[in-house]
Amino acid sequence: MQSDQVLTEALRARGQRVTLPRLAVHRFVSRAPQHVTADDIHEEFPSLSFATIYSTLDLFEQLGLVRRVSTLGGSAVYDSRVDAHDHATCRVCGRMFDLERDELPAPALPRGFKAERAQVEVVGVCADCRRSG
Amino acid sequence: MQSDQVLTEALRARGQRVTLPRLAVHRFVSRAPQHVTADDIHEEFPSLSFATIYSTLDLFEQLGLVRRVSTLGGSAVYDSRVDAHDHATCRVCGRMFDLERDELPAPALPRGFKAERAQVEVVGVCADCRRSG
DNA sequence: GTTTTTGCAAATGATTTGCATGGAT
DNA sequence: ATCCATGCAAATCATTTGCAAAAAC
Repeated sequence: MQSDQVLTEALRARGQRVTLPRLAVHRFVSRAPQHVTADDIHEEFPSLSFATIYSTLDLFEQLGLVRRVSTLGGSAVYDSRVDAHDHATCRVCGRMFDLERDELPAPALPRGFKAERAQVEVVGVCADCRRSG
Repeated sequence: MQSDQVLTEALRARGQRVTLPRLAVHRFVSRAPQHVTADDIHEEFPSLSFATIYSTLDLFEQLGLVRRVSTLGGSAVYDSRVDAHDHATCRVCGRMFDLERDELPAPALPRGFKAERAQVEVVGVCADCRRSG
């Protein structure tokens, strides 16, 4: 599997070990559902402890393999898309949609403030929930 | 005090009671430090229980008197500015700066998605922390 | 064989809830 | 007098930590 290669090299480059939990979590986040919580991972691999899941996600974030995205106070959500893009979250069903970013959102920052990351967060109701609600 | 009036009327209009905790919390959030946590309130009024503080802030949010702003996973922050504006948070000292919004950030939303609120969140390092760090 | 990772269980921090009492109308 | 709001304590949820055992190198 190709994603295994990516992970293996990233870990080796930092002298860290390639373990089964790390491979499993990486495959899971690299694949399908783009916005993944610690709980999603635990449902997929019940034998993994939350301690391991969290430390693995934390490590992946440092390696630049996933990005933790804000969720207005719920549980943390990890995104395997690490490029600049934003999110719209449905208030009703909780689904999170990717928003492509045409131009960087660059409001005037305080003098001397060095921006490291920025994200636009939109909350509303998705098409499905408007229909059925 | 003028802010008492605002609160009193908002509560009466919904048949809810004007109480000392509500007046105290409202004065506190209406005044000085613009970004307030439940803990800030508890330090100011140690006799108020957290249960009351949280339910009061929740009520105020429904009344449109405060807005809960995202904090990328920390504790909740309440803002007495309820108009459209954004925030830049310093990763080092945690201070939160208001950003004025010139134009609405309006990335293309999924078809049928009805946006209710949007906010731009910028994380970085403020001028002071760059100097002393 | 040495060092890193893992799992477990307990700890933590933030917030919520149930319920009896106190307070506002 | 009635019903809502408060305080207390316990519960919950998400996440972190300490430490001994297991796995990777």
